[in-house]
Amino acid sequence: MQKLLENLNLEQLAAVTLPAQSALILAGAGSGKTRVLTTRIAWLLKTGQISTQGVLAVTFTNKAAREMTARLSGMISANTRGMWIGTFHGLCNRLLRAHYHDAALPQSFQILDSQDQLSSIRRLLRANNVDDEQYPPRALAYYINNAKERGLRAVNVEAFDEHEQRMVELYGLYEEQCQREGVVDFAELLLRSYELLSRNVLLREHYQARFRHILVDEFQDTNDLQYQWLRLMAGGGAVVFAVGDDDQSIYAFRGANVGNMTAFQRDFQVQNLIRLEQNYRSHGNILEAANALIANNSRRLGKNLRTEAGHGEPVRVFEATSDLNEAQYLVEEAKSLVAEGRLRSEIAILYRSNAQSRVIEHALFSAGIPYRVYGGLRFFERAEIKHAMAYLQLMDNPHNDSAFLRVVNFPTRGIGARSLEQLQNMARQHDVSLYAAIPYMSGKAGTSLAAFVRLVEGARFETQQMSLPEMVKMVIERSGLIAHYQKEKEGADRIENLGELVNAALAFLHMEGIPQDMPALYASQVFQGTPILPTESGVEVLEGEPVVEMTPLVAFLTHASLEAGESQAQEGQDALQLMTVHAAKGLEFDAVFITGLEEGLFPHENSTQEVDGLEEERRLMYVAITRAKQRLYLSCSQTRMLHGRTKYNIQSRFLDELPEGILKWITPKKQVYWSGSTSSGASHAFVVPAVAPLAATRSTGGATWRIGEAIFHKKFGDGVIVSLEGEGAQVRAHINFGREGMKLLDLSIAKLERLA
DNA sequence: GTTCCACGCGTTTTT
DNA sequence: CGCGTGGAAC
Repeated sequence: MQKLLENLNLEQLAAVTLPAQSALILAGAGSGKTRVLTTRIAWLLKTGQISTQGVLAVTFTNKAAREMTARLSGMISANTRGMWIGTFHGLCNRLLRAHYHDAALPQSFQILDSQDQLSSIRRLLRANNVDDEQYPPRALAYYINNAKERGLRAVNVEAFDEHEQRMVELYGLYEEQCQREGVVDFAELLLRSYELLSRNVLLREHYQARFRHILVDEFQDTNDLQYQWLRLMAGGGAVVFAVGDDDQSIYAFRGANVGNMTAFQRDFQVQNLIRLEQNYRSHGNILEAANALIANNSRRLGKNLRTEAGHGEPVRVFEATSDLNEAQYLVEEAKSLVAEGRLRSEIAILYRSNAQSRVIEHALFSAGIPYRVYGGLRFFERAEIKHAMAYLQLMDNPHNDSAFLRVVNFPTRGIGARSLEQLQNMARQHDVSLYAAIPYMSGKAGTSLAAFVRLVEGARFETQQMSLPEMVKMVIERSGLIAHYQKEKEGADRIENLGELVNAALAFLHMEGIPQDMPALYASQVFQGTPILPTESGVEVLEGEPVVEMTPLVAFLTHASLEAGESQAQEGQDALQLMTVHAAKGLEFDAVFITGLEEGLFPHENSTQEVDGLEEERRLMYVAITRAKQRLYLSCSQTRMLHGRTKYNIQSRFLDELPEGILKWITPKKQVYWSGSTSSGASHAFVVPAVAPLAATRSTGGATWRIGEAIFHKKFGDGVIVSLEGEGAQVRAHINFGREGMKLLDLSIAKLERLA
């Protein structure tokens, strides 16, 4: 016990050893959040306050769940497998698998990822002759997910106009389609298990009695449905230990509701609020920057990070003349950091949006510096992998219409759109799956479809005794996928990925502790993440919880949907880390570059229109800053190519919000030409590029304008002329309108007033 | 059924 | 500017 608790600071110790009452832990960046969470569980177990069966720990990412499990096994001797540790979606999946019957789902229901959901919706719209201009699939998906996250079924949604009424109808049809096909989307996992527990008293009471301690990571990211799910699960008087940081809430745009933190304090009568403010990650100047920045946000729960690490180096600020120039600076700086002996993997280049990475990648590539870009397509999201997985889905259940449609003509086998249209009519007519409707088909379409049936049945027969990796190998060959990509010019990577899928299957068995030679179609008592047969004394099943029988194949399919896998990138090599700020959350690096610190980009222009959008952007910047351990670089650029146009941006307000004393300007700090305040009261400064053009003048319509001159425009307000171009009637000026941004105005049209 | 070009669109995205 | 989608032509 002594060993378990040693080296915890007082705040952490207090959190770990809190009495059995619900608590909220405000854990600042780098304050040892995961450590507190895992030590808390270990402490509860070691003090005998709970058995492994009584623990429910929820995270948002698989990675976090894995890390928690791994750390916990290092702390306790008991098997972590008895505990329910996982993501919201993973745990809900587990509930639904165990109680599929009560949840009105087929035993081997399949999970749609966002891509699958979208194609499912597209198919629905086509089948119902809906104009997808008027009802874009993406918008409908958003609408449906949003409704589900508010706990609303189609029958419960209130439509405010005709258009929405139609959306609701389509939502209803989508529900029917999913139910018919035995598939659930991500939001459905949550909602369905919520409904399962709220309707089924016995089940609810069973789980409420079982889980006496519920621990939640990244609580600020919970959405409304997840919060209600927690309330339901904890309804029997469980102790909820919620860890989160309102300052790091950056997923409001996806439905995360920081308000859940205050709601939690109210609903659970939280007496214990502990702040973890001791930071073990960053040097003082970096923390000071973070603290000063976030202080500009209102409605915070309040928190100030401190460190014992000393001030460290100043925060370096660089103003580039162009995005290219910015990228070159990054390259040079990164080079010298590596020359100093730093690992490339300890250097991160962060940006607000993915579009910014291209210039940087190009510069790094030219300089021959290894780098790795995070984000983009992940392994199980790749088209060739999706195709292979669809064939595997058909091995489990050929009546899966979406899997069927995905590969019935891929590789092409002469089954075109009109054949499928006929088939769909036939299926509707006989109320059966597409696969089952094939025997009703005649003519040429019937022949080629029958050939497909023979392919599927043949593969199913042959793979009957095969292990999962053998089955995967067999399917990617027999389906013709390999041959197809061999014919393609750029198919080599895809073939390589398909080969990688065989390895992924092998690795999966290993991870789950499933014997490598167990037939893929053998219904074993394994459960994803947690076999229910871990002890020597035999199968360990709590009363009221059925043994989940699942084939290795279905377990693998589930795994692929719930965990998209790492992004494909060259492994093994020490490489610079490139990612969006969102993707960097939870990570840390010796040196961090935050790029593109310009108004319109970071904060992003779209965010300023959303309620509290600016505050979310600021939290995003806060997250970015607090990733850095020793060295932090901030950069912005005067010009930037965006969508094929050159944009003239002004420096981000976030730069202004940092204390001057901790900054070191690599380029001269901008000269402030004029400052004042807008009608809204926000004070700001007008600035011109550090490399100020000469006091050039241009005349038009009898007036002469000078660079640097302060002017007033009826629509944009006060501004400063930054550059002038053209002659006579063609004179145009770049004018910095402060918060309104940089505008290019034609001076023969725009009416400017001269300010004294 | 396949291929090619024109057009449009371009924040972030744990599951 | 560069990509992915979708329509029209081979």
